[in-house]
Amino acid sequence: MFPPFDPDLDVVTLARALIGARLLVRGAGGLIIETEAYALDDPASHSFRGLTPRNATMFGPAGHAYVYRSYGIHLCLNVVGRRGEAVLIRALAPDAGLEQMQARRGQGPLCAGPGRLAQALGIEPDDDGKAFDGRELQLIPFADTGPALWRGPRIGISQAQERPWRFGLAGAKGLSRPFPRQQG
DNA sequence: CCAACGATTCGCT
DNA sequence: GCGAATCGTTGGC
Repeated sequence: MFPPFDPDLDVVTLARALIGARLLVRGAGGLIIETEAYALDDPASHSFRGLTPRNATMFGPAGHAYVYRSYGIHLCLNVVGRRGEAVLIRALAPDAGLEQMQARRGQGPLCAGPGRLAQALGIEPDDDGKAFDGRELQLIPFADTGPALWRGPRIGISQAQERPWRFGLAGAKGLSRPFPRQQG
């Protein structure tokens, strides 16, 4: 549910807090192992140029799902934070609804990458704007103190590449891409 | 109205 | 490692 996440958390803190949390979409999901933060004064963010029909959910209340279509093909799932801020969920360690996910994804990685993750979870355009209220969408915070994190530059952006706002669960299998410190 | 561009993924070289 | 697929959104004319 949302709270117990603080709706006033800055988006980078929220992105870190979501690592290790449990995400369930209509019963399918698992442990969040990779996130990225997108802020309001952030050239890489959809909200940077102000409110538009597509990004309207980013300007709505915290704790709702911002779903958008990428490259005309894939869907991506975000958790909205403060006004104009959102956290992109990039990878899960799936452990619930595995059969369903496999049926949607076929062979290959299930939840490593935002497009794959959205497909595995059965995310639809209609999910945009829905609340993480424990009905269709559920977020369960990591119970313990914060897990060890890896941090690095965000993936696939052309602006604000200097902001290291990608976070991963240290040592996790199933990350969408290696982190810099992971490279040998 | 029109053209450019992705917060990506997959398949082939 | 590279390029195609694919289409809604966005911004400029």
